[in-house]
Amino acid sequence: MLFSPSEAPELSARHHAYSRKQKSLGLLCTNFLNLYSRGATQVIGLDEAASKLGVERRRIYDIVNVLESVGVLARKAKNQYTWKGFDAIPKALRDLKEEGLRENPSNFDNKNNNSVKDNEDNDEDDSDCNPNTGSQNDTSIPNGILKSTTSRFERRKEKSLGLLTQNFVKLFLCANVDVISLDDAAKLLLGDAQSSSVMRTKVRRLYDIANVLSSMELIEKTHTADTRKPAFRWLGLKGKSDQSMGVLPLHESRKRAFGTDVTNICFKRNKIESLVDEGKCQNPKENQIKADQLSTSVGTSNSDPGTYQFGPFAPKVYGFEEKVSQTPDLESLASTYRPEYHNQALRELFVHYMEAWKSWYSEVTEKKPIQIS
DNA sequence: TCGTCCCGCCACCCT
DNA sequence: AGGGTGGCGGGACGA
Repeated sequence: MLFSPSEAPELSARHHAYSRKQKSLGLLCTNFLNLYSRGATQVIGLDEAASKLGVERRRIYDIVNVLESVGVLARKAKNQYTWKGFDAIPKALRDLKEEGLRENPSNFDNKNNNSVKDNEDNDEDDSDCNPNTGSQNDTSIPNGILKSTTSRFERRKEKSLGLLTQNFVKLFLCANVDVISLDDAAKLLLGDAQSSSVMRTKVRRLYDIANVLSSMELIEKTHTADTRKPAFRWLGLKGKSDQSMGVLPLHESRKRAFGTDVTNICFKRNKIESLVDEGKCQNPKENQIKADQLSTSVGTSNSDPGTYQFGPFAPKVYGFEEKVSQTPDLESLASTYRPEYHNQALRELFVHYMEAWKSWYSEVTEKKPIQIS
């Protein structure tokens, strides 16, 4: 039985411990990547992922659509995705760039090009011509930002989160810009909105995409220098000689707090009573510090321009010496900032990270593994 | 106040 | 017909 919030009084009462930060798409993506970047799982079931992460299936769709767009995942079958890993991102980005340049080489030179028109300006005509019955995986459908299509299916696909993600990435890859304002991105990707409400909806999708890409550190949210308007900065490969494109899913965009629980169950808005141990999901600031420090000391890149290492403990040779020398005492840091998880799954996850970290550290420093009690 | 974005309804599409 | 998928926008949260 379904209730609208207004119809379900028991649902409208704010759960006093609820924090939307704990439920953010970026954090969820971080947890998702942490869960599956361990290498053991090749096939990811959506139900399983939703269950493990303690979220609704719908949220998993948001994430996998974006991740699929940058090559991390590939759809295998209904309800199933194949984990391609972070190594697949560079190739996906190259393909996107080639595709973008091939499709509209000139339009990327001018962000305000008027030829960038909104295909949905005439959306309401509800024309029913040529219903497309092709597969949802039909990648042959042009991804062009500027392509004009008419069928209902194509217009639907045109607005899909996955395609929007690809086009968003193309903006950076093909237009040689580091920072693009939220407004410009929305207009370029989705066309000039006819009304503020339409634009608002469009911007929401950009936030969704940006949160996932931010959690992979492909982009970061920032502001334009002049107007201080919200903007996105491309971090990906650019200016890093491909080497520091590593991602630390362990920590999120600076704004977000490090997830304290691999699941988000305890903060289910409106619907879940206060759990026995509320403390286990609290104190995000403290955890933010921990995660930042951890990530700073771990580093994120790889010296081999041809390969990319992602994930929380990706080997980083680039600038490694400096990093190590700047890090006073990794052993004490690790012990000092060792999170105390109450969640068994998260505890195991953390143990895994510690093992990976010890292994990596000993490898790159040619030391014996660190003894972390 | 306004930027941000969670949440879930429900239309669409596939099997 | 039923279930999977995901567009969409209301409205809550946080700065």
